[in-house]
Amino acid sequence: MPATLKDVADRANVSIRTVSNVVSGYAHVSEKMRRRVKQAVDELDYRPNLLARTLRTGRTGVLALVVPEIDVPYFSELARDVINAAAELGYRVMIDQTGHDHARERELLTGGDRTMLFDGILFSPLVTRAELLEMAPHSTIPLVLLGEHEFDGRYDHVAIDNLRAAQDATQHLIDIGRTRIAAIGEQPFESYETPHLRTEGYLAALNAAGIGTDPTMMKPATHYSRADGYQAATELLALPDRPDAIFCYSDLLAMGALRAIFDAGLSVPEDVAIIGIDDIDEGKFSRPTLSTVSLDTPFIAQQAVARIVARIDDPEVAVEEVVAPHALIVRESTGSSAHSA
Amino acid sequence: MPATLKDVADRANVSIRTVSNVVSGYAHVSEKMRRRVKQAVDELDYRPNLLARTLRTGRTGVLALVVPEIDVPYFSELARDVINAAAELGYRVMIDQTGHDHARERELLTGGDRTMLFDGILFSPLVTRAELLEMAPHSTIPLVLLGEHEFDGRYDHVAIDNLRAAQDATQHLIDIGRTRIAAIGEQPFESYETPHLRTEGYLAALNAAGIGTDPTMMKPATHYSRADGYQAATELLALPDRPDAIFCYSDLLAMGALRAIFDAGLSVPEDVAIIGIDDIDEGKFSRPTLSTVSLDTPFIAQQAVARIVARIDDPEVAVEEVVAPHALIVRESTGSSAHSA
DNA sequence: TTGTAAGCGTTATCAC
DNA sequence: GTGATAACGCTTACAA
Repeated sequence: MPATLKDVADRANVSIRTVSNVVSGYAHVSEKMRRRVKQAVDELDYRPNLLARTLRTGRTGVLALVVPEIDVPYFSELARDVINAAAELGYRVMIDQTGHDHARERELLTGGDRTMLFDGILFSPLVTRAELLEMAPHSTIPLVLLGEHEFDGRYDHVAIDNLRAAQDATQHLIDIGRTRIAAIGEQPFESYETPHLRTEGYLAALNAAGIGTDPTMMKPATHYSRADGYQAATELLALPDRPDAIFCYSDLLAMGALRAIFDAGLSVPEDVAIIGIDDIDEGKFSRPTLSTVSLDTPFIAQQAVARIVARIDDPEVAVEEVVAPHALIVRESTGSSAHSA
Repeated sequence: MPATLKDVADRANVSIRTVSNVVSGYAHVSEKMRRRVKQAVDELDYRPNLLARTLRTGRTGVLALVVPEIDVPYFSELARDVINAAAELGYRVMIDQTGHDHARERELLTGGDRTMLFDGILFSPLVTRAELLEMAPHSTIPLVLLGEHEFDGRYDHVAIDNLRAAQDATQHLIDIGRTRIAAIGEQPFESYETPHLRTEGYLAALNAAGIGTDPTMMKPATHYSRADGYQAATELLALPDRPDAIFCYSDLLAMGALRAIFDAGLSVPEDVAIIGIDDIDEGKFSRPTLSTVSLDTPFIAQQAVARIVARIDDPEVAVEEVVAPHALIVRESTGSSAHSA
């Protein structure tokens, strides 16, 4: 049975209060007392009970990270950075997967507030902004939206400029001389914002270049998996007038597309150029290596954790929007031939 | 301010005890009472404070999953399955990364017991068995070892038969006629067990086939990353008598090796056959697709969670070793030419 | 079947 | 500077 404050107090012949002060590194404690208490602490191998402390202070020191799927490389790399950034500030991270389930997203948000197993939520949602607003009144726990979402005005928010990122990617395909540029990742029947913004950027680039847009060149993808990318690319290649470039809304979709093009007996980038978004490690070693838009996840994670901790410390702190930088990374899949890691 | 049990009790004009009974779904409560309480609960939107409940019962409903790096596909896929399996049994999962840091592993294990932020630890360690034994006396919290470790006898343990898996992989390379079979992943200066067991299996297969072993054909890898695999394979290809097959101790190493062979102007599997272990999704779409040994992570996760929950419910339950099945998956990198997902 | 009250191990508010 | 002591919100003997 672990020793308690009282045990230590009895042993050192002081009051509980004094022990607590010493343990919590509190202000004014005489050196003599401190030493006496320290010794008792060591002898009993006392460790404070975080639960009791939490019940008293209302702080758990735990952050929740909510993502659709932790095994998607973008999210696992983000989780890695979030856990590290949180540790830096003395927090631990609990991970929940929503599995593309709106109901579960809502439950985590609305149910989570009272249970208080964590001090704040870092939420990488699929849910639309309207739904977030709707559930807002129930939620009082500090919340930071993270990833790629339109700024809402009611929540802290860390993201890249999605429209611009998509535009940059598409523009790069235009710059290397492609004219029949397809896109994979639109989700017409869902109200997610990220895909819509990326579609906007894609269309904007095409329009600015005077290239006509063609609805048949835009393939939806439900889960942004390799399999989805493979499937969509295969359909695109079967088109009478097949594309000479594909912009994928995520690197994972691009990995599937890469393989589909190979299986169709075509070459990347000669026949079809490919670009993605995320800059996952996998794309640095694929054949060919993948051109992409890099997202700076360490920065996103660090900013998000900093924001949530600030809000935990002061719930009234002003809501902020952090726009993370993005950068075009050109690799073999759009023309460069050297292997660059 | 969230409503408490007392608030509900006052409102419904009953005692705290009765409210608690209703909320906890306790045995005998009259229908009238139940209804009266339910209504008050709804009106005040009461949700039990898990922290207080925890302080009282000593259960947090949280499991810790400790892995070296969450962004390594094997671990993120494992995490996905663990989170799902845990949710099934009413537990949530907190994830910690040790980052290959022995000191941090030890701290998590020894420091974790008294802090009680979780009910049990699922530990996928790098640390050697000896070190685990050494820290054992300090640790009283339920612990399940998970992944690929030698059975210890003091801890529950879920893993594949590593020696056998490595042997099967190597045997497959022998079966397709390869004779100069290299290995990537040994860690001679560390006391990790998984690599050693895999080396044993590798050597056993070679010996059984009457193929001589050659120390220069065994390349170490410190982090099992794509970059490590790339580096090691590059060195192997520079050997005067280069290998015609490479057994990689993880799929991620294999992905790096695949690229290295391509960059060296050689072909897989014609010049060099490649096989890994883990069966990560990436290997189903790579060029070529990757032959591997599949590990059944859902099974491992489900068994591990079941074991830890059993031990939480009864600390005296007998220690068990669960050997998860593994299966050879043959894809293009060792000869098959069709794309199989 | 329901009410009363005693903790769980801290922190924080008083006094001294 | 230190010592009692009251919460924090809940579960659970023990009574009624």
